[in-house]
Amino acid sequence: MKKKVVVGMSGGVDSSVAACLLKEQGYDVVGVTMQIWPEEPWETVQSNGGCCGLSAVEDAARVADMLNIPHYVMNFRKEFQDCVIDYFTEEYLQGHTPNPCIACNRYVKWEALLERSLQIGADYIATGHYARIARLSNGRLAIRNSVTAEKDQTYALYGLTQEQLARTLMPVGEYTKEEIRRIALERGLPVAQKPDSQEICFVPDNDYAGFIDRQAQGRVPVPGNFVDRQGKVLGRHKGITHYTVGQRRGLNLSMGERVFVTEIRPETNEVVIGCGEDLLGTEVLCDRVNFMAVEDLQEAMRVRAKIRYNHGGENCTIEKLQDGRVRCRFEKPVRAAAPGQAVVFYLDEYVLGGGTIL
RNA sequence: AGGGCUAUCGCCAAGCGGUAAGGCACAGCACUUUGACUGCUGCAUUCGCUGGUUCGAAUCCAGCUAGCCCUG
Repeated sequence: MKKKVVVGMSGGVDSSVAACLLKEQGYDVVGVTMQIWPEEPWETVQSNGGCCGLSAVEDAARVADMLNIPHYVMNFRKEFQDCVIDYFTEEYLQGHTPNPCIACNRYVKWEALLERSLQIGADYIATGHYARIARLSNGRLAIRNSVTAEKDQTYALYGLTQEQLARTLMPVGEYTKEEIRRIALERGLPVAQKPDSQEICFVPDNDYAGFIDRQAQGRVPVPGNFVDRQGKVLGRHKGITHYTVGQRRGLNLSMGERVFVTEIRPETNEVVIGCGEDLLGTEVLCDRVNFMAVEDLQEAMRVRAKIRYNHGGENCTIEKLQDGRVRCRFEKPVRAAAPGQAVVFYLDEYVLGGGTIL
């Protein structure tokens, strides 16, 4: 009996090739496109399509048709609103810098999609992520780096549980981006030339603050002061949701040298400004930790950690504190660790785990 | 209303008779499958105003205007 796998098809080249590869590997493949928008008034912006745009549905359907596999559209609007959009908005209102892709993976793809896929009799779900899943010698499952470092997406997948990993296939992780495009071309997939998505899929115009204003309903952030470390007022800001730790551009502050946001204080509605060096730090605390390659962190461990999606990674020692938080002591200072972003731990090419920066 | 000083891009600031440096800010682009960061490009035909000297003035002179300081 062939194993049944639901492939989350975004309409992009990666997930299309994922479906194609699994089909060729003999799986019973079902294509599913997740509908995540409350409304779809965004026709104009779909063309350059985020990972979940609307052209998504049509493109995915065409690919599924060509592969001769069934294609369904499943409605995940509620889950997406609750777990991604609301989370995103709430985090910004609190002065944090969320990573919606991680939330989307964790709650929408690997909870909602997986659950519904199992309900329709699937054995696995699959995605077009550039990552692999490996069984370690200790019996655990862990995310493993894609064969190509350049497109690595392991950072956004640290939150998956053992149960979820056991039900997941990531065929694209065995290839480079170039190979994936070549496969798409060879198989004649209509999305072979589709540009890579970028930016957050639900904020296609990239105007985060404007998006949050629309979502915040009555809690729209108000202007406040830019201050330096000593508390001296340097100017007025547009509302804390316009800023993120490490940001330089858009401050409209002419200090004679480049200055950056070093801290956001929602309680006083202040945005703290400092020089580049003020952004450096060797210690990061995180909570909401998930371990993957190990069941738990018993003693201090030396790992490589990334504090943002495209961070090269830095060596650090991680240690679990009494309250469950994890302290990371970096061997070299890291720049602009932003609360709300994830810190992800790696052992060699495997994801050990990760957490949310405090 | 006596004396002195200063007026160059949104901010800071070079320039000292030979035809407007630079930094910050800002804009656009690139990079980026989260936010940032980073990189590249652009950004005063004009130097408070009006005259004058000079082949030639932001640079010298005069007057005016504005601001700052000191003294009544």
